[in-house]
Amino acid sequence: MASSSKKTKGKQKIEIKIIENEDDRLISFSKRRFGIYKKISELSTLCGSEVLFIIFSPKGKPYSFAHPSIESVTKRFLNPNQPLHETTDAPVETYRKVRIKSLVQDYNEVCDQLDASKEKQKEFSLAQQSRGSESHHWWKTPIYQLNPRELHELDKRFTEFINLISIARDKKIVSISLMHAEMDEDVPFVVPPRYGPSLQ
Amino acid sequence: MASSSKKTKGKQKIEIKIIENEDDRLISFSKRRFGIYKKISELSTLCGSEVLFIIFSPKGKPYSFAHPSIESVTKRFLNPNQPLHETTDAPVETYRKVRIKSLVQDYNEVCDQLDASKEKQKEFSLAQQSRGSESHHWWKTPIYQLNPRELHELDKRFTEFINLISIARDKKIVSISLMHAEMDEDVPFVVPPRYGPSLQ
DNA sequence: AACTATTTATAAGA
DNA sequence: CTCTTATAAATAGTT
Repeated sequence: MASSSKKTKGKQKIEIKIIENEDDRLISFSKRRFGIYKKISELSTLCGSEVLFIIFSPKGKPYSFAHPSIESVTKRFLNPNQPLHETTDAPVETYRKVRIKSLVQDYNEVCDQLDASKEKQKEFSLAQQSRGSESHHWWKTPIYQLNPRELHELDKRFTEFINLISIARDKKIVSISLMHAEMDEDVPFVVPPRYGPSLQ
Repeated sequence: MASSSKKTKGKQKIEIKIIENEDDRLISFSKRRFGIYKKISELSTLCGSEVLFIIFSPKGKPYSFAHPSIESVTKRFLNPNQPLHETTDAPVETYRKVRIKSLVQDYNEVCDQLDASKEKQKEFSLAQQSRGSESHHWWKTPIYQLNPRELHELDKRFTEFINLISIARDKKIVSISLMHAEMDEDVPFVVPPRYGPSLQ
């Protein structure tokens, strides 16, 4: 029909820069986030790849998408030596567990000595005990109830954790501005030593 | 030209399931990974969102894409209370730092006592010292040179870290099989306590 | 690594 | 939010 003007302009080309209008921005965020979820899940299925995607909405709300799980991807990312099938290095794991156990015994002896000493010491272990003996969920403990060592550990480990990720993977990390540069470089990655396995 | 048969079949619809042929799978992985990087970077730019994307190739090689950095996204994900502009809770941070410092002093006194005790103790601190006094890069230390406490800490913290991520964000995590179900549910998220800030 | 013919994603509008 | 439509963008199969 010659007379019909088109119903809509259809999809129009847009410039890739911040969308100033807040409503438009939120709509775009939703649509595109969904599109990305779809693409990621397709790639994951097509290639059997593990994936993790985290994004914050313009309002700061976190969204994540993972397959098969955040734990799995995080663990593998931290520890590239982890075998695809968890059986092959079981002997090494066993050896390590045994070794760790004896080290822990030694350490406990030293702790006993510490326990046998004076004043300030008591204060110290008291604060420890007041938190209950179940030391799991330390992260639920108010920060002012953590002991100094724990405070330092907490900070150190966190900092080092994120450094570990970024340093060890340096060559693989792509910032948006470099997207078209080194992204596909085939750099054999630096292998950090393994984290200790779960101790029983 | 009437005679010309089409040069190619063009893009054909494919079923979303594992690509059996290894070469095809690797090619698809590359093409689609690039496409996803592009989509993610566009969304990040259009909406000013922080993002993190990690994927493993069919061969198990890790690739990541982050903006503005892995640290930033990880930190924000761990700590949703973190203000968008790092200034507002500076007083709280300062207070905490001061408090931590005094706690650390107390702790060091206890450590001095520990240092003043006997035998096994020496063995223990010797192993400590042999690693050099720069305790940064502990993760480069072979696991058998870590002290028992560190071993336990290492394991605990790692486990708890991944638990923290997955537990705290439970309602936001989408597995592929649920993609079309709860993905966009607007669940107010559980707020875990903050990690300690960087101590100097 | 390039090339198309198609499919797929999505901006704008209803 | 949901649905539609026209168009831009991504990509499967090929060279």
